[in-house]
Amino acid sequence: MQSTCGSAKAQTGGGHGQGGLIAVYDDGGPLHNLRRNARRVRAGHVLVQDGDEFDKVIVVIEGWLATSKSFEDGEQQIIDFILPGDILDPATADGLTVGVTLEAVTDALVSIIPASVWQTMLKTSPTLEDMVGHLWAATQARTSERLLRLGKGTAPMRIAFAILELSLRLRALGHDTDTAFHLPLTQKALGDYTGLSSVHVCRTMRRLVRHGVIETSDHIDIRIVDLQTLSEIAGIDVKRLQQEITPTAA
Amino acid sequence: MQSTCGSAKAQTGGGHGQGGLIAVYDDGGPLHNLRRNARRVRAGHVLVQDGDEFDKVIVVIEGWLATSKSFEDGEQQIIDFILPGDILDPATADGLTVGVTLEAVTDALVSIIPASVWQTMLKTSPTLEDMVGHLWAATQARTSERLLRLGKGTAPMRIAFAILELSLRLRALGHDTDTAFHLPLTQKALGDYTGLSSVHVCRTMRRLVRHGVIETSDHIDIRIVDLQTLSEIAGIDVKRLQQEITPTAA
DNA sequence: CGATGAGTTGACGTTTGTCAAGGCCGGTGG
DNA sequence: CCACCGGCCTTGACAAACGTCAACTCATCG
Repeated sequence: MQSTCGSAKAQTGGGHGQGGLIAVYDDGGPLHNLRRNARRVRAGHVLVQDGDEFDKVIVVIEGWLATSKSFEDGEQQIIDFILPGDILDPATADGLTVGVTLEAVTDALVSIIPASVWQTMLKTSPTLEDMVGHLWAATQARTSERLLRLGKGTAPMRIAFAILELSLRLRALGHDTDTAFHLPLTQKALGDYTGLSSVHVCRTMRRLVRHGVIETSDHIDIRIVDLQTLSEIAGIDVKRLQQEITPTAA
Repeated sequence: MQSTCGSAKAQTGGGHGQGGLIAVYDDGGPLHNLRRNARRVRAGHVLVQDGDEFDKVIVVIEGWLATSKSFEDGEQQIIDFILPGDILDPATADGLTVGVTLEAVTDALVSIIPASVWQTMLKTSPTLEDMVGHLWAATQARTSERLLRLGKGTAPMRIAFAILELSLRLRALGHDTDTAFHLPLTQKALGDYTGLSSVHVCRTMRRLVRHGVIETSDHIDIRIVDLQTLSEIAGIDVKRLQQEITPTAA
């Protein structure tokens, strides 16, 4: 699937002024000239492989990226989705190599900034430093919630949480409506994100549909029908999650 | 268990000059006067609860802390262990509340720094900024490896990895020998860290012992007998893991 | 010496993964 | 236009991994 249509829906939308950090790109903020140096990548393209030498920082302008790690046998875990407005420094502690594979989930527009340049930008722009701090806190909070659910949560809980998390992140970008949105993901990808097999993702989502919690069309366009129940299954209060993971523009 | 003896073993050891960031505390670095303002906490003490308002940064000088999250039913996941030399900013994206519970695993010595003071320290000390960057990269790398194993790894793999990860972190602090070390953890806590029940942690560790991969005494003093096999079970090359997660002093 | 808490082990149930088969849909080439 | 193909979703049957419950041991501590 991954139709260009869906991607476009998820990618564009600057100018909503809805509060997403992406707005900074177009408002004369420290990243305002990012689009000029940006590079277009197509869905499926691998930007960096786990273990590669690489000392650059990635800023996503349009589209979805994903970081992942995998075992030799091919089992793969998606570490995080990197959405428009997100900034990724994939370096490990050695400062030379990266610890994740970075791949474009949809067609995307990214800016690739050498580490030295990035350092300079940071030290000359307190605004940018604040942005990075907020993004980092948001990432930490999201990762903690996800670790909890990967370690101790059931399949319905993991799926429900992923839906809520992604819907909140998309909404913060000013896309989609409150309850309906498009995920440019296969069920396999959703399983790689939640630590489940694609078969079990399917079963679990069908059950959520049968119970009237969500509705789906085209298999992966999701509409939240019963937000209250969904957040109970996910084990989180939606407002609280929003505070935790939505970077309030500084 | 958690004997004071064991705690002491894990806590002290400054002055080895082995390269751990903890050395900076005693070498006139930007944190050299940290001990003066430090606060002593006892094992089991909860410093902050998930959801609390709190805008301070924690620097660990001696002892182990742990960040965790839990569900209403009491199921708990340890997000990370915070060891001497580590710096923790538990804030979420809203900048006001924290997203994890922070608890002392052993008796510990910590410095609690108001966010505003911390910001000033950062902006006036490039050295400190570099340290934080390296620590952050190390944390990211460790978390990614752990997400992979929580999502797609078997119980033996999670346990083997936890043993390797913690042994490397301890070794970087200059404690313990290459292969033998003490973990101030119950099997329940190891389970909360690896996403397993305490019963299954026990079974899995006994199997590792029977197969001659590790040896244990006092149930939780661990000696690695067959490092090669252990790292194969964990699904990682030890040298690579060390590069990823050991912050090379800047 | 009883009480408590942690580790150990076995029996059993539940959740989830694996395998296999079928349906749907879009693309491709005759 | 149509036949074919490959991906993806869906569903059922079965197997494996892991959690739960319960009983026992052992060490520690009052």
